Amino acid sequence: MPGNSAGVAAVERAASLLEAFTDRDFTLSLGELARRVELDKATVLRIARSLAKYGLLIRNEDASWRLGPKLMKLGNIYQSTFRASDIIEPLLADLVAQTGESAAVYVREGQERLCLFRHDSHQSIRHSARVGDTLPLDRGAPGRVILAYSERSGTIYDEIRAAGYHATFGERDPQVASVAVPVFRDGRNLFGSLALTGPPARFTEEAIKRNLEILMAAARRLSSAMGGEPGT
Amino acid sequence: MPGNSAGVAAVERAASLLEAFTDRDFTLSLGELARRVELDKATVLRIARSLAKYGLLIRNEDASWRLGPKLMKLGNIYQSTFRASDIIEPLLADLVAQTGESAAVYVREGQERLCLFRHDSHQSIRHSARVGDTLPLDRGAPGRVILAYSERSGTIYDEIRAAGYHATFGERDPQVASVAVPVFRDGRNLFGSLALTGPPARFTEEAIKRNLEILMAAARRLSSAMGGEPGT
DNA sequence: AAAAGGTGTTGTACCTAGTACAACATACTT
DNA sequence: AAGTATGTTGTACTAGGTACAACACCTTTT
Repeated sequence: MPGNSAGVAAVERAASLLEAFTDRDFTLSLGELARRVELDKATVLRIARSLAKYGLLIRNEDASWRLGPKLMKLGNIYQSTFRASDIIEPLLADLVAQTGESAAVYVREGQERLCLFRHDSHQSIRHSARVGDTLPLDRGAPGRVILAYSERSGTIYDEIRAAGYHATFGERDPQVASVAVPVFRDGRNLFGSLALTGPPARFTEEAIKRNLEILMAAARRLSSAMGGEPGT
Repeated sequence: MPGNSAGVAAVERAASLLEAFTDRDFTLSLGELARRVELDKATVLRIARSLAKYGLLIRNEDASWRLGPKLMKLGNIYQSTFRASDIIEPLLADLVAQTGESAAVYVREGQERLCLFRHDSHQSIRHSARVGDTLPLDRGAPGRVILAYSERSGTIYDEIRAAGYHATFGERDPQVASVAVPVFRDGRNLFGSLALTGPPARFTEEAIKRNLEILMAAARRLSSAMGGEPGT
């Protein structure tokens, strides 16, 4: 299993065990788990026991497995890597209060974008993405904004940079429209994108115009708080 | 390393690697990492590479390591185990809006309590606990309430059950006061505790009395939403 | 009621594959 | 230029992880 440079196969097997769980299948039996990762039941059992010992997995009464609380703790520490939660969380709350739409911060993580923070509006029935979710870079306004400011190719991206924002209507998810603007840190380095999302019906040209000013003001505040040049 | 029943040592080593990271030391060099887990540098390197392959660890430009985004995703799935975020999050927001204090939900996880959800008030400068943090069961109102409804021993706990709530003033953390009430699911089974926290100065007898009604109303709503008997 | 399928679990033997050690390549200090 | 950090690769040894088969315990089937 160790791919290019040497790794530890057992560890990778354990990781794939964790990956077997999803929002829908958050509790799996040993057999099902073994089937999904294509390993022997006995092997899975022993790995799972070790994971459980460290709180990464938990066993419920009926002997089936689910992810453990330690993952929440670790995920949280990951978030604190960005040392920005103290600034971002109240800022998102403000944005929601002012615009009535849900607000989120996305950062690039490899060839995807990660929803790092999120604050839902009261009206939001259907979340587009939850904190921790990864979505494509080339679909949806928050992703396209990130691409526009990290790679130079493509006329669409030139236009986004010229405008300083981007809006999409159901591009990634037909039920979601979004407006996004870039956030910078340490000068002119892209940190990620700040976005408002909601049902396309509410995203009229007029509404976007009104909310865009609020969004951009928030982005400027956030950028300068992180040592970035706000950008025009 | 495999403790009582057979496990996989390499997996446990990998888990301890993840545990080496904290809020403060969220980025560690290979050497530092090896020192902390008391393993050879080469061993740590290989394990870390495998973890990185699955997004559980990430390497930054200067070759040091930090926790990976996959942990956020997994932590999120763990949360969804409780299938209650859709109800709880807006409920906490409401509580904060009505009381002006921070609100949180704790559940029991072994011999500790886990902060499962949290919503900070605008006034809160200092968070007492963040989502994913584990705190002692026998310190602080949310913990004591959980104990009162899951174990019967101790006169303090009898009193808490009689009152239906509990308040503490800097018991766990000198700078934090809290009021907590139980939440039930599926009849009369304890789900966890719902709490308001803030600086002791603001938690006057009068303020508690006022906020307690709001808190209990929220707990009743939450309990019945989860199929629990609200309790008087 | 016995048989057939479904769980999870343990023991064992083979041999992979993970580990520790030492050697090496860089990069800063002094 | 010697000294002390860092991360990295190669190698030899054997610890330890794996697959298989056997087992115990359930339900459901016939």
